[in-house]
Amino acid sequence: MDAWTEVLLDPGMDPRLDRDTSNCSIARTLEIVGEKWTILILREVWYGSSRFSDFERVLGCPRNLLATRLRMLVEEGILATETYKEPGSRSRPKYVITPKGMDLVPAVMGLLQWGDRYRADPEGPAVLARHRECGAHVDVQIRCELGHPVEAKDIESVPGPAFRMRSSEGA
Amino acid sequence: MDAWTEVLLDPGMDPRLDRDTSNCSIARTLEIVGEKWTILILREVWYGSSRFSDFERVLGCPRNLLATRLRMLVEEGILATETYKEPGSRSRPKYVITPKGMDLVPAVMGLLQWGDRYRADPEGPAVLARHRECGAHVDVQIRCELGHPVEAKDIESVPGPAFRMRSSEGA
DNA sequence: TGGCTGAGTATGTGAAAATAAACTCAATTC
DNA sequence: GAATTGAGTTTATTTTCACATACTCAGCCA
Repeated sequence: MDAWTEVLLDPGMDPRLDRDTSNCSIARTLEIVGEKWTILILREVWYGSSRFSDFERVLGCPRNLLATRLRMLVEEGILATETYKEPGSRSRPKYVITPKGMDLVPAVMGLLQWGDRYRADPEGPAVLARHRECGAHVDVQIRCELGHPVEAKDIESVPGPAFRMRSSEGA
Repeated sequence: MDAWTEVLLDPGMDPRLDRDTSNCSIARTLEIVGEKWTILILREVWYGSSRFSDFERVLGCPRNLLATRLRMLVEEGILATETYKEPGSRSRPKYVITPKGMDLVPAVMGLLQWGDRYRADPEGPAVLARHRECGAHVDVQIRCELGHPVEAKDIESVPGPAFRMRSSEGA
Protein backbone atom coordinates (compact mmCIF):
# COMPACT_ATOMS: atom_id res chain seq x y z
CA MET A 1 0.00 0.00 0.00
CA ASP A 2 1.22 3.47 -0.85
CA ALA A 3 2.48 5.14 2.29
CA TRP A 4 0.32 8.21 1.88
CA THR A 5 -2.72 6.00 1.62
CA GLU A 6 -2.25 5.00 5.23
CA VAL A 7 -3.48 8.39 6.34
CA LEU A 8 -6.27 8.57 3.83
CA LEU A 9 -9.31 8.95 6.04
CA ASP A 10 -11.64 10.37 3.43
CA PRO A 11 -11.52 7.99 0.46
CA GLY A 12 -12.32 10.80 -1.97
CA MET A 13 -9.30 12.83 -0.97
CA ASP A 14 -5.67 12.37 -1.97
CA PRO A 15 -3.52 12.95 1.12
CA ARG A 16 -0.61 14.12 -1.00
CA LEU A 17 -2.67 16.98 -2.32
CA ASP A 18 -4.71 17.89 0.72
CA ARG A 19 -1.94 17.73 3.25
CA ASP A 20 -0.85 20.82 5.14
CA THR A 21 2.52 21.82 3.69
CA SER A 22 3.11 24.70 6.08
CA ASN A 23 5.41 22.64 8.28
CA CYS A 24 7.53 21.25 5.47
CA SER A 25 11.17 21.16 6.53
CA ILE A 26 12.38 21.86 3.03
CA ALA A 27 10.28 25.01 2.78
CA ARG A 28 11.34 26.12 6.25
CA THR A 29 15.00 25.71 5.43
CA LEU A 30 14.52 27.64 2.21
CA GLU A 31 12.93 30.48 4.17
CA ILE A 32 16.33 30.95 5.78
CA VAL A 33 18.85 30.05 3.09
CA GLY A 34 16.69 30.42 -0.01
CA GLU A 35 17.25 34.13 -0.58
CA LYS A 36 19.73 35.30 -3.14
CA TRP A 37 23.36 35.47 -1.90
CA THR A 38 22.77 33.57 1.35
CA ILE A 39 24.19 30.25 0.22
CA LEU A 40 26.99 31.97 -1.65
CA ILE A 41 27.95 33.80 1.53
CA LEU A 42 28.05 30.47 3.33
CA ARG A 43 30.19 29.08 0.53
CA GLU A 44 32.73 31.79 1.13
CA VAL A 45 32.70 31.29 4.88
CA TRP A 46 33.20 27.62 4.21
CA TYR A 47 36.13 28.42 1.90
CA GLY A 48 37.71 30.57 4.58
CA SER A 49 36.48 34.16 4.26
CA SER A 50 35.25 35.96 7.34
CA ARG A 51 35.30 39.72 6.78
CA PHE A 52 32.65 42.00 5.37
CA SER A 53 34.96 43.39 2.71
CA ASP A 54 36.07 39.89 1.71
CA PHE A 55 32.51 38.82 1.02
CA GLU A 56 31.80 42.00 -0.86
CA ARG A 57 34.88 41.63 -3.01
CA VAL A 58 34.57 38.00 -3.97
CA LEU A 59 30.78 37.96 -4.33
CA GLY A 60 30.29 41.37 -5.92
CA CYS A 61 27.06 41.65 -3.98
CA PRO A 62 25.50 44.96 -2.89
CA ARG A 63 26.67 46.07 0.54
CA ASN A 64 23.23 46.56 2.02
CA LEU A 65 22.11 43.09 1.00
CA LEU A 66 25.31 41.63 2.38
CA ALA A 67 24.75 43.40 5.69
CA THR A 68 21.15 42.21 5.83
CA ARG A 69 22.06 38.60 5.02
CA LEU A 70 24.93 38.50 7.52
CA ARG A 71 22.71 39.92 10.27
CA MET A 72 20.06 37.31 9.54
CA LEU A 73 22.57 34.45 9.49
CA VAL A 74 23.89 35.59 12.87
CA GLU A 75 20.35 35.91 14.26
CA GLU A 76 19.62 32.38 13.09
CA GLY A 77 22.77 31.05 14.75
CA ILE A 78 24.31 29.92 11.48
CA LEU A 79 27.15 32.41 11.76
CA ALA A 80 28.59 34.08 14.86
CA THR A 81 30.47 37.35 15.15
CA GLU A 82 33.93 37.56 16.62
CA THR A 83 36.42 40.37 16.43
CA TYR A 84 39.75 40.57 14.72
CA LYS A 85 42.41 43.23 14.94
CA GLU A 86 44.82 44.02 12.15
CA PRO A 87 48.00 45.61 13.53
CA GLY A 88 47.61 49.39 13.34
CA SER A 89 43.82 49.19 13.02
CA ARG A 90 40.98 49.08 15.47
CA SER A 91 39.06 45.90 16.27
CA ARG A 92 36.50 44.97 13.69
CA PRO A 93 33.86 42.25 13.49
CA LYS A 94 34.31 39.03 11.57
CA TYR A 95 31.95 36.15 10.87
CA VAL A 96 32.59 32.53 11.69
CA ILE A 97 30.47 29.47 11.07
CA THR A 98 28.72 27.69 13.95
CA PRO A 99 27.90 23.98 14.31
CA LYS A 100 24.37 24.79 13.15
CA GLY A 101 25.91 26.37 10.07
CA MET A 102 28.17 23.38 9.54
CA ASP A 103 25.06 21.21 9.42
CA LEU A 104 24.13 22.95 6.17
CA VAL A 105 27.22 21.54 4.48
CA PRO A 106 25.48 18.37 3.21
CA ALA A 107 22.80 20.44 1.49
CA VAL A 108 25.35 22.78 -0.08
CA MET A 109 27.53 19.88 -1.10
CA GLY A 110 24.51 18.36 -2.78
CA LEU A 111 24.15 21.49 -4.90
CA LEU A 112 27.89 21.50 -5.60
CA GLN A 113 27.87 17.89 -6.67
CA TRP A 114 24.95 18.35 -9.06
CA GLY A 115 26.58 21.39 -10.60
CA ASP A 116 29.87 19.53 -10.95
CA ARG A 117 28.06 16.76 -12.80
CA TYR A 118 25.78 18.76 -15.07
CA ARG A 119 27.06 22.31 -15.30
CA ALA A 120 30.84 22.16 -14.98
CA ASP A 121 33.27 23.57 -17.54
CA PRO A 122 34.70 21.00 -19.98
CA GLU A 123 37.91 20.75 -18.00
CA GLY A 124 36.04 19.96 -14.79
CA PRO A 125 35.01 21.64 -11.53
CA ALA A 126 36.54 24.85 -10.19
CA VAL A 127 36.86 23.47 -6.68
CA LEU A 128 37.35 19.96 -5.37
CA ALA A 129 36.40 18.71 -1.92
CA ARG A 130 38.68 16.24 -0.25
CA HIS A 131 39.07 14.58 3.11
CA ARG A 132 41.64 16.53 5.08
CA GLU A 133 43.16 13.42 6.62
CA CYS A 134 43.43 11.06 3.66
CA GLY A 135 43.13 13.42 0.72
CA ALA A 136 40.42 11.31 -0.93
CA HIS A 137 37.58 13.00 -2.78
CA VAL A 138 34.42 13.43 -0.71
CA ASP A 139 30.81 13.50 -1.83
CA VAL A 140 27.34 13.33 -0.33
CA GLN A 141 25.50 10.06 -0.30
CA ILE A 142 22.15 8.83 0.83
CA ARG A 143 22.31 5.94 3.27
CA CYS A 144 19.89 4.12 5.47
CA GLU A 145 20.39 3.65 9.17
CA LEU A 146 21.98 0.30 8.51
CA GLY A 147 24.70 2.09 6.57
CA HIS A 148 23.71 0.80 3.15
CA PRO A 149 23.81 3.16 0.15
CA VAL A 150 20.31 4.08 -0.99
CA GLU A 151 19.36 5.17 -4.47
CA ALA A 152 17.01 8.12 -4.76
CA LYS A 153 14.33 5.97 -6.38
CA ASP A 154 14.35 3.62 -3.39
CA ILE A 155 13.41 6.33 -0.93
CA GLU A 156 9.86 6.21 0.32
CA SER A 157 8.40 9.33 1.90
CA VAL A 158 5.88 8.58 4.61
CA PRO A 159 3.88 10.82 6.94
CA GLY A 160 5.77 11.75 10.10
CA PRO A 161 4.59 12.72 13.60
CA ALA A 162 3.75 16.29 12.55
CA PHE A 163 1.86 15.29 9.41
CA ARG A 164 -1.38 17.22 9.09
CA MET A 165 -4.20 17.46 6.59
CA ARG A 166 -5.31 20.85 5.40
CA SER A 167 -8.37 22.43 7.00
CA SER A 168 -9.92 19.05 7.77
CA GLU A 169 -10.14 17.43 11.19
CA GLY A 170 -6.76 15.72 10.56
CA ALA A 171 -5.42 12.55 12.15
CA MET B 1 50.21 24.48 3.43
CA ASP B 2 46.75 25.87 2.81
CA ALA B 3 45.43 24.53 -0.46
CA TRP B 4 44.56 27.92 -1.85
CA THR B 5 48.11 29.04 -1.24
CA GLU B 6 49.29 26.56 -3.83
CA VAL B 7 47.92 28.75 -6.59
CA LEU B 8 49.05 32.00 -5.07
CA LEU B 9 51.25 33.44 -7.80
CA ASP B 10 51.17 37.05 -6.68
CA PRO B 11 52.13 37.05 -3.00
CA GLY B 12 50.08 40.18 -2.35
CA MET B 13 46.89 38.56 -3.51
CA ASP B 14 44.64 36.12 -1.67
CA PRO B 15 43.49 33.46 -4.15
CA ARG B 16 40.28 32.93 -2.27
CA LEU B 17 39.28 36.52 -2.86
CA ASP B 18 40.66 37.07 -6.33
CA ARG B 19 39.48 33.85 -7.84
CA ASP B 20 36.94 33.80 -10.63
CA THR B 21 33.68 32.59 -9.10
CA SER B 22 31.73 32.59 -12.36
CA ASN B 23 32.16 28.86 -12.82
CA CYS B 24 31.13 27.89 -9.29
CA SER B 25 29.01 24.76 -9.39
CA ILE B 26 26.95 25.86 -6.41
CA ALA B 27 26.03 29.15 -8.08
CA ARG B 28 25.27 27.40 -11.36
CA THR B 29 22.96 24.94 -9.67
CA LEU B 30 21.20 27.76 -7.86
CA GLU B 31 20.64 29.54 -11.18
CA ILE B 32 18.39 26.62 -12.06
CA VAL B 33 16.79 25.55 -8.80
CA GLY B 34 17.26 28.74 -6.75
CA GLU B 35 14.09 30.51 -7.81
CA LYS B 36 11.07 30.50 -5.58
CA TRP B 37 8.80 27.44 -6.01
CA THR B 38 11.26 25.40 -8.08
CA ILE B 39 12.48 23.14 -5.29
CA LEU B 40 8.97 22.89 -3.87
CA ILE B 41 7.71 21.71 -7.26
CA LEU B 42 10.44 19.07 -7.25
CA ARG B 43 9.41 18.08 -3.74
CA GLU B 44 5.90 17.40 -4.98
CA VAL B 45 7.12 15.45 -7.99
CA TRP B 46 9.26 13.48 -5.64
CA TYR B 47 6.25 12.84 -3.39
CA GLY B 48 4.26 11.61 -6.36
CA SER B 49 2.41 14.51 -8.00
CA SER B 50 2.62 14.93 -11.73
CA ARG B 51 -0.24 17.11 -12.98
CA PHE B 52 -0.44 20.85 -13.37
CA SER B 53 -3.55 21.11 -11.24
CA ASP B 54 -1.98 18.95 -8.52
CA PHE B 55 0.97 21.28 -8.18
CA GLU B 56 -1.27 24.29 -8.19
CA ARG B 57 -3.51 22.87 -5.51
CA VAL B 58 -0.90 21.64 -3.05
CA LEU B 59 1.55 24.50 -3.53
CA GLY B 60 -0.94 27.34 -3.81
CA CYS B 61 1.38 28.93 -6.33
CA PRO B 62 0.18 31.28 -9.09
CA ARG B 63 -0.55 29.48 -12.34
CA ASN B 64 1.67 31.62 -14.51
CA LEU B 65 4.68 31.09 -12.24
CA LEU B 66 3.98 27.37 -12.11
CA ALA B 67 3.82 27.18 -15.89
CA THR B 68 7.09 29.10 -16.21
CA ARG B 69 8.90 26.91 -13.68
CA LEU B 70 7.63 23.67 -15.20
CA ARG B 71 8.68 24.77 -18.67
CA MET B 72 12.15 25.63 -17.39
CA LEU B 73 12.54 22.34 -15.53
CA VAL B 74 11.60 20.45 -18.70
CA GLU B 75 14.01 22.54 -20.80
CA GLU B 76 16.77 21.73 -18.33
CA GLY B 77 16.00 18.02 -18.51
CA ILE B 78 15.08 17.79 -14.82
CA LEU B 79 11.48 16.93 -15.61
CA ALA B 80 10.03 15.35 -18.74
CA THR B 81 6.52 15.55 -20.10
CA GLU B 82 4.45 12.48 -20.73
CA THR B 83 0.75 12.17 -21.34
CA TYR B 84 -1.96 10.63 -19.25
CA LYS B 85 -5.54 9.93 -20.14
CA GLU B 86 -8.35 9.89 -17.63
CA PRO B 87 -11.25 7.73 -18.90
CA GLY B 88 -13.70 9.98 -20.71
CA SER B 89 -11.22 12.79 -21.10
CA ARG B 90 -8.67 13.65 -23.72
CA SER B 91 -4.94 13.08 -23.25
CA ARG B 92 -3.22 15.70 -21.12
CA PRO B 93 0.41 16.34 -20.23
CA LYS B 94 1.98 15.27 -16.99
CA TYR B 95 5.43 15.82 -15.54
CA VAL B 96 7.80 13.08 -14.44
CA ILE B 97 11.24 13.29 -12.96
CA THR B 98 14.29 12.30 -15.01
CA PRO B 99 17.56 10.76 -13.80
CA LYS B 100 19.06 14.26 -13.91
CA GLY B 101 16.26 15.39 -11.64
CA MET B 102 16.78 12.43 -9.34
CA ASP B 103 20.36 13.55 -8.90
CA LEU B 104 19.03 16.62 -7.11
CA VAL B 105 17.64 14.44 -4.34
CA PRO B 106 20.78 14.57 -2.18
CA ALA B 107 20.71 18.38 -2.20
CA VAL B 108 17.01 18.49 -1.38
CA MET B 109 17.41 15.85 1.32
CA GLY B 110 20.16 18.00 2.81
CA LEU B 111 17.69 20.86 3.13
CA LEU B 112 15.05 18.51 4.52
CA GLN B 113 17.42 17.11 7.09
CA TRP B 114 18.53 20.53 8.32
CA GLY B 115 14.94 21.68 8.61
CA ASP B 116 14.01 18.50 10.48
CA ARG B 117 16.79 19.17 12.95
CA TYR B 118 16.39 22.90 13.50
CA ARG B 119 12.96 23.96 12.37
CA ALA B 120 10.61 21.04 12.97
CA ASP B 121 7.44 21.21 15.02
CA PRO B 122 7.80 19.96 18.62
CA GLU B 123 6.26 16.62 17.70
CA GLY B 124 8.76 16.07 14.88
CA PRO B 125 8.94 16.21 11.09
CA ALA B 126 5.93 16.19 8.80
CA VAL B 127 7.46 13.62 6.46
CA LEU B 128 9.92 10.81 7.05
CA ALA B 129 12.21 9.28 4.44
CA ARG B 130 12.83 5.55 4.63
CA HIS B 131 14.48 2.87 2.59
CA ARG B 132 11.82 1.14 0.54
CA GLU B 133 13.38 -2.27 0.96
CA CYS B 134 14.25 -2.35 4.64
CA GLY B 135 12.11 0.46 6.03
CA ALA B 136 15.04 2.05 7.85
CA HIS B 137 15.31 5.82 8.06
CA VAL B 138 17.57 7.37 5.41
CA ASP B 139 19.67 10.50 5.57
CA VAL B 140 22.42 12.20 3.62
CA GLN B 141 25.99 11.79 4.70
CA ILE B 142 29.34 13.01 3.57
CA ARG B 143 31.82 10.25 2.82
CA CYS B 144 35.22 10.03 1.25
CA GLU B 145 36.03 7.72 -1.63
CA LEU B 146 37.22 5.11 0.84
CA GLY B 147 33.70 5.01 2.27
CA HIS B 148 34.54 6.59 5.59
CA PRO B 149 32.15 9.15 7.09
CA VAL B 150 33.58 12.66 6.90
CA GLU B 151 32.68 15.51 9.21
CA ALA B 152 32.09 18.88 7.58
CA LYS B 153 35.04 20.41 9.38
CA ASP B 154 37.36 17.80 7.90
CA ILE B 155 36.56 18.76 4.33
CA GLU B 156 39.27 20.68 2.53
CA SER B 157 38.35 22.63 -0.58
CA VAL B 158 41.14 22.80 -3.12
CA PRO B 159 41.37 24.34 -6.59
CA GLY B 160 40.11 22.02 -9.32
CA PRO B 161 40.93 21.76 -13.04
CA ALA B 162 38.70 24.72 -13.94
CA PHE B 163 40.02 26.98 -11.20
CA ARG B 164 40.72 30.48 -12.51
CA MET B 165 41.87 33.76 -11.09
CA ARG B 166 39.90 36.87 -11.84
CA SER B 167 41.12 39.17 -14.65
CA SER B 168 44.74 38.22 -14.03
CA GLU B 169 46.82 35.94 -16.24
CA GLY B 170 45.70 32.96 -14.13
CA ALA B 171 47.35 29.54 -13.85
C1' DT C 1 -23.94 22.64 -31.02
C1' DG C 2 -23.00 23.93 -26.75
C1' DG C 3 -21.11 23.03 -22.13
C1' DC C 4 -17.47 20.99 -19.28
C1' DT C 5 -12.65 20.21 -17.92
C1' DG C 6 -7.64 20.47 -17.44
C1' DA C 7 -3.98 23.03 -18.86
C1' DG C 8 -2.46 26.57 -19.73
C1' DT C 9 -1.81 32.15 -21.53
C1' DA C 10 -2.59 37.18 -20.95
C1' DT C 11 -3.10 41.22 -18.29
C1' DG C 12 -2.79 44.49 -14.69
C1' DT C 13 -1.59 45.97 -10.12
C1' DG C 14 0.65 46.18 -5.76
C1' DA C 15 4.47 44.47 -2.91
C1' DA C 16 8.97 42.98 -2.30
C1' DA C 17 13.64 42.37 -3.58
C1' DA C 18 17.89 43.66 -6.04
C1' DT C 19 21.04 47.11 -7.44
C1' DA C 20 23.76 51.40 -7.38
C1' DA C 21 25.74 55.08 -5.31
C1' DA C 22 26.27 58.29 -1.86
C1' DC C 23 26.75 58.96 3.01
C1' DT C 24 28.11 57.87 8.12
C1' DC C 25 31.05 56.58 11.83
C1' DA C 26 34.88 55.35 14.83
C1' DA C 27 39.60 54.42 15.69
C1' DT C 28 44.21 55.02 13.95
C1' DT C 29 47.87 56.87 11.64
C1' DC C 30 50.21 61.05 9.60
C1' DG D 1 43.29 67.75 13.31
C1' DA D 2 42.97 65.79 8.70
C1' DA D 3 43.08 61.74 5.95
C1' DT D 4 42.30 56.77 5.82
C1' DT D 5 39.96 52.41 6.29
C1' DG D 6 36.63 48.78 7.15
C1' DA D 7 32.05 48.25 8.11
C1' DG D 8 28.30 49.38 7.57
C1' DT D 9 23.54 52.73 6.60
C1' DT D 10 20.53 55.54 3.63
C1' DT D 11 18.25 56.64 -0.36
C1' DA D 12 16.61 56.17 -4.88
C1' DT D 13 15.85 53.46 -8.98
C1' DT D 14 14.95 49.23 -11.33
C1' DT D 15 13.55 44.65 -11.58
C1' DT D 16 11.24 40.86 -10.19
C1' DC D 17 7.53 38.61 -7.77
C1' DA D 18 3.00 37.74 -6.23
C1' DC D 19 -1.76 37.58 -6.86
C1' DA D 20 -6.12 37.80 -8.91
C1' DT D 21 -8.76 37.48 -12.61
C1' DA D 22 -10.05 36.78 -17.10
C1' DC D 23 -9.33 34.53 -21.31
C1' DT D 24 -8.07 30.60 -24.64
C1' DC D 25 -8.03 26.14 -26.47
C1' DA D 26 -8.79 21.27 -27.45
C1' DG D 27 -11.31 17.39 -27.06
C1' DC D 28 -15.13 14.71 -24.85
C1' DC D 29 -19.96 14.24 -23.89
C1' DA D 30 -24.91 15.12 -23.94
